[in-house]
Amino acid sequence: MSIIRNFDKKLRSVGLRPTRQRLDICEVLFDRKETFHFTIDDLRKILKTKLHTKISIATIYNTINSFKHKGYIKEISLNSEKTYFDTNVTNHHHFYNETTNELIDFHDSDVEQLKLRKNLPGKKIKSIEVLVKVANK
Amino acid sequence: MSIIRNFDKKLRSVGLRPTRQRLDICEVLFDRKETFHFTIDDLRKILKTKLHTKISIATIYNTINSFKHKGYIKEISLNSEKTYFDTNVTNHHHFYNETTNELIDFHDSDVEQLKLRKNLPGKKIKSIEVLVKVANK
DNA sequence: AAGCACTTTAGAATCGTTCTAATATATTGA
DNA sequence: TCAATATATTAGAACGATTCTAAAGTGCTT
Ligand SMILES: [Mn+2]
Ligand SMILES: [Mn+2]
Ligand SMILES: [Zn+2]
Ligand SMILES: [Zn+2]
Repeated sequence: MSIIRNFDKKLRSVGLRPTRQRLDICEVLFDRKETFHFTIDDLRKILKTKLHTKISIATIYNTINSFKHKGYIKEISLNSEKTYFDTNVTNHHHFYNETTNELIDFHDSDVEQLKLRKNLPGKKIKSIEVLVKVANK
Repeated sequence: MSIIRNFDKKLRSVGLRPTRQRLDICEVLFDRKETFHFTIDDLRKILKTKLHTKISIATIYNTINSFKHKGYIKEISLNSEKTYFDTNVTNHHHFYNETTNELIDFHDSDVEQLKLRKNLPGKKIKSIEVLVKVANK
C-alpha cells in the first residue's frame, strides 16, 4: 500500500526505523485530510479501538516525542490541563470552543495580517500565534 | 499600612478571610508596579527568601487557586513545561523570549487591531490573545 | 469566652510523564 | 543467509506537580 510506503520513507528520511508501532501511529496521525489535534490519551484510545493495535504507553510517548523532535508534529499550548499535539506544524492560529472542547485551525485568510508596531532590536521573531477562545451562545 | 488595609479589603470583598498567608501572597503578587508573571515555584522562593515567611505548599496552591477563581489572577498557556500565572487579568498579549525565558505583556497599542474575517454564528468570543515567541539574535 | 466556620498543614494519594533495564526486532555485512 | 550489532519496545518503577485528607489552628459572631 502506498501510504505505508510513504510512512516508511517518511520515517527513514529522518533516521527512524519503520517499526510496526511507528507505522500504526503514523496511520492515526497522518492518514487523514484534516489537521489532527490530539492528546496522548486520544491517540491511545484510537490505537486501541480503531486500529486494534496494542502499543505500550512508554512507546506512545517515545514515538510522539521523536515525531515532535523531527518536526512531524508540534505541541500546542491551550491550557494547563492537557497537553495537545498538532499535525499542522506551520505557524497558524486556533479557535478553541470551550463549550464543546473543539480545537480548530484557522488560516491566515481568516484574520487580517497581524502587524506588530513594536520594534524588537536584537530579537528574532520565532512565531506569532493567535488563540481565539469561543463558547456556544 | 494602607497596602495591607487594601489587601484586607480586597480579600474580604470576595469572601476570603485575610489570613497572614493570604496577605503575604498578596504582597508578593500585587505590591508592585508591573504585571507579575510567575510559577508556583517562583512564588514559593520569593515568599521564603524575600519575605522570610513560611507557607505550606498546599496553602500556596489553595490560595493561588482561590485567587484565580475570584479573578485576581489568571493562568496563561505558554508551554506544557510550566504553569504560569499572571496578575494582569485583562485580555492581553505576550512576548515570550525563548533565550531568556522572559515573559512580558504587550498592549493593544503594540499591535494593529486584530480583525477576524471569519463569521462565527452561534458563538461568542471569550478572548483573543496573541503569543509572540522571540529569541535573541 | 464559646461555638462554629473557615484555614492551614504535613503527609498521603493521584496522575501524567519519563526512566530503567530486560527483551525483542531491525539492519549490516561477512 | 545469519550472526553481530544497533535500535526499539516494554512493564513496571520512579518522578514531580498538583490535589486530597483529616487533624490542628485561627478568625468571626454573638
Ligand atoms: Mn514534552
Ligand atoms: Mn489548575
Ligand atoms: Zn492546529
Ligand atoms: Zn501578562
